[in-house]
Amino acid sequence: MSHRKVTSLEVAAKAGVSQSAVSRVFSGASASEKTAKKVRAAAQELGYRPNVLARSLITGRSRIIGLIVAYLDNQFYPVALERLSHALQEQGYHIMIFMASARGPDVDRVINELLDHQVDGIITASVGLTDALTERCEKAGIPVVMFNRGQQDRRMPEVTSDNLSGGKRIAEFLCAGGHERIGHISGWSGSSTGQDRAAGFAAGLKDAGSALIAQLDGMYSREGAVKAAREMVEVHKTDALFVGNDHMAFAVMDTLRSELGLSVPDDISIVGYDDVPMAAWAAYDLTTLRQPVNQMVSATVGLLMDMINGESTARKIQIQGPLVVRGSAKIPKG
Amino acid sequence: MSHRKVTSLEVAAKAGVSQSAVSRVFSGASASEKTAKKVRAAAQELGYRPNVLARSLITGRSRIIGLIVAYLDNQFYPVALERLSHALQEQGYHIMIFMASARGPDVDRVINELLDHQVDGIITASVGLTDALTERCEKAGIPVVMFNRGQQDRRMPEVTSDNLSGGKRIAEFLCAGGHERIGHISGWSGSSTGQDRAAGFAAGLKDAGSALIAQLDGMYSREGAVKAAREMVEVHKTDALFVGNDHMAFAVMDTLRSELGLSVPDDISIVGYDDVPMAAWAAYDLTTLRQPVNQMVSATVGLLMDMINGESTARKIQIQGPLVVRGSAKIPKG
DNA sequence: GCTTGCCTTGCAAACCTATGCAAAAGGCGG
DNA sequence: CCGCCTTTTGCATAGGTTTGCAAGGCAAGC
Repeated sequence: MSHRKVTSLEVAAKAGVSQSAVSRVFSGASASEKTAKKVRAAAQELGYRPNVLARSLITGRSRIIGLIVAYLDNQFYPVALERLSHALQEQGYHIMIFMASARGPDVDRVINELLDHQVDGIITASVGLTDALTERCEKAGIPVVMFNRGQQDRRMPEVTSDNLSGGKRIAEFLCAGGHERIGHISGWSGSSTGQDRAAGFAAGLKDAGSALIAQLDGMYSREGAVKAAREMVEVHKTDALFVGNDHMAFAVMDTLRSELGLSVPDDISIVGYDDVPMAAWAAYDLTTLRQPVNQMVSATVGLLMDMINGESTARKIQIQGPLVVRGSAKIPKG
Repeated sequence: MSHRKVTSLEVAAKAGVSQSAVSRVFSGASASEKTAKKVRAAAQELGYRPNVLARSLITGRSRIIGLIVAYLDNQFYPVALERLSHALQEQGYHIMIFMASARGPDVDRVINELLDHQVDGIITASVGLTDALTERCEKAGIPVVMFNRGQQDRRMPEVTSDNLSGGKRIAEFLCAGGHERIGHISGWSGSSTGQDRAAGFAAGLKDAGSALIAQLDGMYSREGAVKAAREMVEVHKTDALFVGNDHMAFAVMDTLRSELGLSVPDDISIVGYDDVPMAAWAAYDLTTLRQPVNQMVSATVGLLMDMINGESTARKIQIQGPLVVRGSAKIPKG
């Protein structure tokens, strides 16, 4: 005995006006206060709410944003997701979520489904798009913003932190801390963030008159980071490590402490990147470069809205974040 | 110059058949192989894909599931979200995500938006619904499944772990470990999970001839857990704590170790609940009762599908999980 | 060859709303 | 009271698909 759907036609009948009048009241078009009142009363009584599907079909806008995300293990992404959802909700948009492994055929299928659902825009988080896919989205007229991940050649809109500067400042900090054998466990070297942080770090070391002892790819995964940590200590005898993100830094600290019996920061200094909430927890107390999630989210949503409204062209946005000094790395004097 | 949308009508024209033939081919209705071939060829050439909005409008099924979730700080939920998304994707459904603070007016607004979007089903994770809301969903004919949270009075469908048994087994484990002053930092006492785990724990202690020294409400939050941990140690001198979920257990361990200078498990044993991935990390190495996420997700999706297809009535599902023994609590001999 | 029955196909209505257009209503000065 | 201009209102169409119905095609049975 499910309540049949109430349509605008029934409301119109009850209010003694035409269906278009009802539509106009609910879509915010011009209507006299008198009719608006009658309509609202009738709608209230019948429990009417406009059918979003029908509306979307005719306006061509679904007010849905597709979010493609690769994994949620790294706490940075759940946090970002939460913020994105709230920010978009405020603009009257909703998130349809798609999990896709970063590479492989997943993304292809996902893009199809996104297009099927007539999403008004797409946000990719930690996922790369091939040129073929970006082209399809462009052709379909759907704006795409890449969150926390860039693309090599094409000038796709993206929002990241200032990874170059961040890497550089971490290098300065570690040099000032008096470390002499500095290594870098990088993020996936196929990603722009991983590359930029590494490049900034290397440049920073050079400027400070130091040099990189070793660099290993941690692939943004725990396993990759653990393996790299072992090699850094056993083979390269490093006394400081910049780890490409906090998620890997935790794995590195776990390995150093409980497997290799080292003390952080007495035996070896660790610096991460992201400043996820967990970095502040006592067990890790991680010195790290903060990615300002709130600002990045605001920028992403703002950019996407502009693109949807045709007010802006694609562009790249980089946001500076502070180095958050905690207890996992030696602190320079002064 | 956005590519105009390709409709079934154009495909029909190109294939030399009627529009309904095209529809039938793509909706899996009966059609001769000959026409199907022609249609698929034409569709391929034009890049046609059925418009999901129009389809949903007429069939009355959107193939969208609304997911309401309160917070993603607790790693249990991102993991569950990831699994849910995959499981539903396999069934041809998609997740529209809604963040809502567990209580308050948020949930009310969210339900409105869910109904507006004609979702085929709703999953709530760690969020309670008032009776008024469940009634509205029922009236609209939309099935709701509560994930990892029950409701007091009404017999709403829900999927949880066996919290009573879980609490009980933890009690047995701690008693067998020879602890004498056992406390419980519970989950939010307004939640069924919090209540059940506490009740099971108390019952288990009683059976073992022991008794609860103290019980404090940790509200499922870090701050609540930290405050409770202090009181447990300073006022109640406990030598073992069952903490209502892993998320709080981490906060408790941080506080005990770095603020109160205690050693875990030498000075005090800690047992959590959930077995989130982080529990296995060396920094915590938490003994905890596993909630079998995969099974819970399968059950949730299965139940929801049954309800959508009208094949099943509402019911409650409880799934047993094992106690995962690690290093945060004294291990009984033998 | 004709009837019977099944599978395929096209026609047209339906789903529910937004919106261009023209008609009606309302306001105002002369 | 009338003409003019602005605002409001109703009519009818569009948006892209699914689906009931009836007609057509085809093979089998007599």
